[in-house]
Amino acid sequence: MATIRDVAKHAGVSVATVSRVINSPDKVSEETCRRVQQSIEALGFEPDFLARTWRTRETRTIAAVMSDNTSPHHGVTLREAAVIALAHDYNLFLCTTFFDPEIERRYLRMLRMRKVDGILLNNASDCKDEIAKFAEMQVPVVLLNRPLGDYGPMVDAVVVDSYRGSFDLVEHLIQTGHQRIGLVYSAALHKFHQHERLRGYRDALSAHEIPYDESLVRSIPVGRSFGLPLAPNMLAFPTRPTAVYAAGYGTGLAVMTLVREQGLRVPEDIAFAMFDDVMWGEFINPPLTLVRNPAETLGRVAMELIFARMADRQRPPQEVHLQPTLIVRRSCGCPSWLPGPSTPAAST
Amino acid sequence: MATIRDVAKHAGVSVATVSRVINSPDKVSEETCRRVQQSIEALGFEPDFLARTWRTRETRTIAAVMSDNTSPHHGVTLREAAVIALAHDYNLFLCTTFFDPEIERRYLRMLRMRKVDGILLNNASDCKDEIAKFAEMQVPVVLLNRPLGDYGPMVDAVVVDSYRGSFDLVEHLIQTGHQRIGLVYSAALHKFHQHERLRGYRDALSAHEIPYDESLVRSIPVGRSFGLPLAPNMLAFPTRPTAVYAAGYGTGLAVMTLVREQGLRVPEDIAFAMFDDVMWGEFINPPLTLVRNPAETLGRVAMELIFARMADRQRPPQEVHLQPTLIVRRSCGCPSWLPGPSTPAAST
DNA sequence: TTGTAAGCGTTATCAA
DNA sequence: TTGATAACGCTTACAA
Repeated sequence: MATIRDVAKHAGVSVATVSRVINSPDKVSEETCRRVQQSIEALGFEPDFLARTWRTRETRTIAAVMSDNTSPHHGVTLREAAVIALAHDYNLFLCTTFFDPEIERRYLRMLRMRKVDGILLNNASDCKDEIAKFAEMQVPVVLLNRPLGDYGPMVDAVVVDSYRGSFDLVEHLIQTGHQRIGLVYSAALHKFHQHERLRGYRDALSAHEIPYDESLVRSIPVGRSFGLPLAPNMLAFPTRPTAVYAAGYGTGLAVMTLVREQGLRVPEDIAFAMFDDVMWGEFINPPLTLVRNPAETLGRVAMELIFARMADRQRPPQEVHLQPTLIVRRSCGCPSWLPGPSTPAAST
Repeated sequence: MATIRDVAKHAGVSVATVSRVINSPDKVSEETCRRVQQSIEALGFEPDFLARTWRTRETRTIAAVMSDNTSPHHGVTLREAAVIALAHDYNLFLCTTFFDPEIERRYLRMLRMRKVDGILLNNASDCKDEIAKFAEMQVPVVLLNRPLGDYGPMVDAVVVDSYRGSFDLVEHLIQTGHQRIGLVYSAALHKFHQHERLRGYRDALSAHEIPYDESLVRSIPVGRSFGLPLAPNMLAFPTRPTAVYAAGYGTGLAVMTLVREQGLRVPEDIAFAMFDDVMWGEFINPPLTLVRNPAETLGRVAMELIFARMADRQRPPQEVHLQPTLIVRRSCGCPSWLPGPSTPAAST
């Protein structure tokens, strides 16, 4: 393989000039530039990426440290991140942590040694100190779907508006005619989103003057193997709600399983909706009403924050908020399909 | 940051000795080793990964070049690959190509310049020459779910047995009581698997003395946006089959949508089964009967092939075959639930 | 077992 | 605009 020295000799110039032709052609006379280009062609020279990386300390690599890469939502975010990376001629490390703080720390350590140029992080469980080190080294870190909190001055965040999504979904249920709406969530959901989704639920109820009934709200255990270890009476509310709202992907799967096992028809016996997008929601029967996380935008914006901070290391930390979208399909029934207490105004 | 020189000075030895302590401690006297270790501790020295990488030409990086990382099957394969990589202290590049040969070539070019230590490739569309270059540079390449073909001497492959999975699935349908079984596939499926799955279908039929009826086999267009651009009469077989077998993920989604849109009940009106695993298959109603691709094993074995070839560059190309598993759930009905011609032996 | 010293291929500084 | 040359931090013959 030809080196920059070979090219220099071939073109009759110094190595410095060749380097300039490659990195800042405007600082070289057109004449010389052309001649060097030709030599590069002639020798089939390709700059040694590793040598350059080492010299410049730029790895052109971003890492995505994700608790899970298989769930549809994360998969899409990752994909989009990789696309943006490619557009900038960067590559993306896939670091799946399985929610394990140990693995997370291990990865962060590797990434620090490897001097990655930026980090996407979706589950900063227990690693403020590691993150601080990156900040110190001026490496941009972006939190995915986690509020900024007190993560120091170098960190940005992009967060989906759980409150709004939850509010919209519950309001839709109410407008469809539901009054008794169960809420099921799990501890797997980040505290922040637990809180926000519950708040959205309560506010939607009270906006429609439906009293909040604590017995309709449940936290269930959802393990890594989604939906398996369920108490069969998980849906045994004192009085069965006409609709169940699952506050996340894991609980959604769990509730679906349970509903099926109890032989309940959706939406006739019980309406069902969930937070988080699943791409198969439209294929199954009945198609699922759900709140779509803007997963692509999440990935894209997060990467853009990385590059923005690379361009200006001094900019103040930013917390970008993304709006989820309510996707109405058929799993909740249609307005006034319900017997009993009807909606305020049944247009159509 | 401390360098190896600082450590050497601090410990009163040469840099070579420090290097040896790090890379081959057995070549250093215990006494010296301990002293150097202490200096390393004291100075908080961490070897410069980039310098080492450049010197040794070992990037400790594997790339996974995948047509798609969002489908459940690929997601799992990727996850498993990352796990194995981590166990070896390697990192994994995520390279999603969207089935675009242009992007694929672009990635392969980047990876060559970056000198990755190995490559997983699931859709070698049009890049024999690029792969040849890797082979030349002694970089292990493993084909995922593609037959070895004529990909040269450095390439290994791991392939799921499409024939067997198809045969088992169709035989199950027959044993459940079905005689008229539709097969739907799409051009998105690699030729090799198209052929193998059709062969499995035909052989299962003939093993049970059911004549092959060409009018029951259909190729449908499945775009990148799964299931959307469908002719509504896609299922309008001359005589409607009692069961439809979708030969892959994309067609599976398409068929499910169509069945729902036509108001057919599964399995009462039409039984349904598909090739390819979807993790939500067990959550929906009815739970899906399908052929599970051993996606984890695929990822694991592929990575092991990479490391095996790293250890012995001369070993002959290997094509590992993996067996898929038929997962029987409820979307095909139960033995002899069908009216009409019954199964040979209906043992409860 | 240890030390010396020659690279590895670039980029960047400084002088011309 | 160009050239000479000094880093960058490590590994590895080879010599002691």
